[in-house]
Amino acid sequence: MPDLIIIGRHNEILAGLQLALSRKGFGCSLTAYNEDIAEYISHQSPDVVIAEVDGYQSGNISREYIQEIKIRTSLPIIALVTENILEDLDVDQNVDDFISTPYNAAELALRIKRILKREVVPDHHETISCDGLLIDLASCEVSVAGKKVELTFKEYELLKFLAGNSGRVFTREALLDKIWGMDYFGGDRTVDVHIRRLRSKIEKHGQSYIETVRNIGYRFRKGEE
Amino acid sequence: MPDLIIIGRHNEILAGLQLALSRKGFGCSLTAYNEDIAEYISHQSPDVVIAEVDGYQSGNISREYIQEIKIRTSLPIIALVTENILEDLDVDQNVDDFISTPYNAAELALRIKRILKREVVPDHHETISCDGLLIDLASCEVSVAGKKVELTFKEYELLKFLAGNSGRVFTREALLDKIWGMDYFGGDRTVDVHIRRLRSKIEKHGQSYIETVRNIGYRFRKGEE
DNA sequence: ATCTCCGGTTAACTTACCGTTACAGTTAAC
DNA sequence: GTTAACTGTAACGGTAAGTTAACCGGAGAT
Repeated sequence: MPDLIIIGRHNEILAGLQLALSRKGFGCSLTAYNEDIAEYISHQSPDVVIAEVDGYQSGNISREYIQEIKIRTSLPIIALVTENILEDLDVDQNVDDFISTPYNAAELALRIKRILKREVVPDHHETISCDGLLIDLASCEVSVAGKKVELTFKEYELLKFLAGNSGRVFTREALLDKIWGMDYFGGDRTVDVHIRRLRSKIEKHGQSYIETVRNIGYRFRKGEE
Repeated sequence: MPDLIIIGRHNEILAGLQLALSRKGFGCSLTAYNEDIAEYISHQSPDVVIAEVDGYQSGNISREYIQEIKIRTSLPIIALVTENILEDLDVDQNVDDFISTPYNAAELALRIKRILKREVVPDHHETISCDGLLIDLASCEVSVAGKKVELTFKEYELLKFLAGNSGRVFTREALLDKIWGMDYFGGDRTVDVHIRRLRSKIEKHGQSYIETVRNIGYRFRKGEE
């Protein structure tokens, strides 16, 4: 059964969730936010993170922590939110799913199961590799045919996402949402240009990793490890 | 703004949802289950289907209807469920998301937005296949007898639509509406030409997938997976 | 302050897809 | 058998979509 970490403050409610989920067979630990939370989680390496989100006004630190957790661990995150902050949630691309108060353990359990079914990026793996291309998720380094390639942040994020979902086509809009963030507004061509820069760095050897799908978007070629 | 169709029986509650969603700017219609529901939906072509699911015991017809809707339309489906049937939902691949009673319009609106922002294709039901022809909806790739076939965008759209509605005949006009868009005005022969190009790519082996129905239009042959 | 490099925009260039047209082939009607 | 209507095929040109190069503002480093 999957392992979970619940993060938050309202301990009596969260303890209830923890108990209910444990009874359903999940390995389930409970902890509070702190500065080393991302480090702690990546060390525990659970399958899903359940995070209480208090709000998005200033003073609520949970959102920044969640962003840090997402970037560091790439784990699926389910947010626990109160009804009144539902509106703000749609700009947070780091949250994969959510439930709102009053928290229903059966619903949460179901959402955990469903999210694990659809996640593609293997979280526990430290590397993604394909035909000579190697992405080291721990060190954020990329090499082609054993030779290290220097990528910028955006290039790396783009490559990591595409390679982590290889074979799947993504529209430019979807990529803008996923990598630039839902709150980004700008032209589609930005994606093209970044794809080009990325290609020029990793496809020097006649190899083609990223394929253009006309009228739709881009796709990482599905190949052998 | 996106268009929705809400399907179900408890009209006073659903009407409330409809009103709330309309106020938020969604184009939102409400209808009851009936035998032609899949046909009706594919004709309306909304962006998301909201479907009340009464349960999974025998006698509850909604599940079969939902399966039919999914297969016929490939649209994202959000289920409205009562708490007591949450357990049964995790085996239903046709449902992309859900909310449980009491239905909260703000939450539903948020889930609609999020589902539309996800990947190009809904997560499940990722392939259409028939007699050696395989259409991968996630990668937008088509293969015949295991061999990959390169299709253009229009060819792919045409094949996806016909194969997704196999057995049913479409007039050229209907195809122009569905694939080219309602605002397209042009000759019928355009369809013929695209059908020809499509056939020349997928019917190399004496196989015939697309049938001509004289005086009416075209139909994808209904066959075994 | 100056320099460097990343990220986003713009515009020109290139490619291949799409829609049209014309004509040949095929089926149905009388 | 002849004719009319419908469908299949081939070729062509315009154009929309993608690629590429160059530019510019801003953040960070020295």
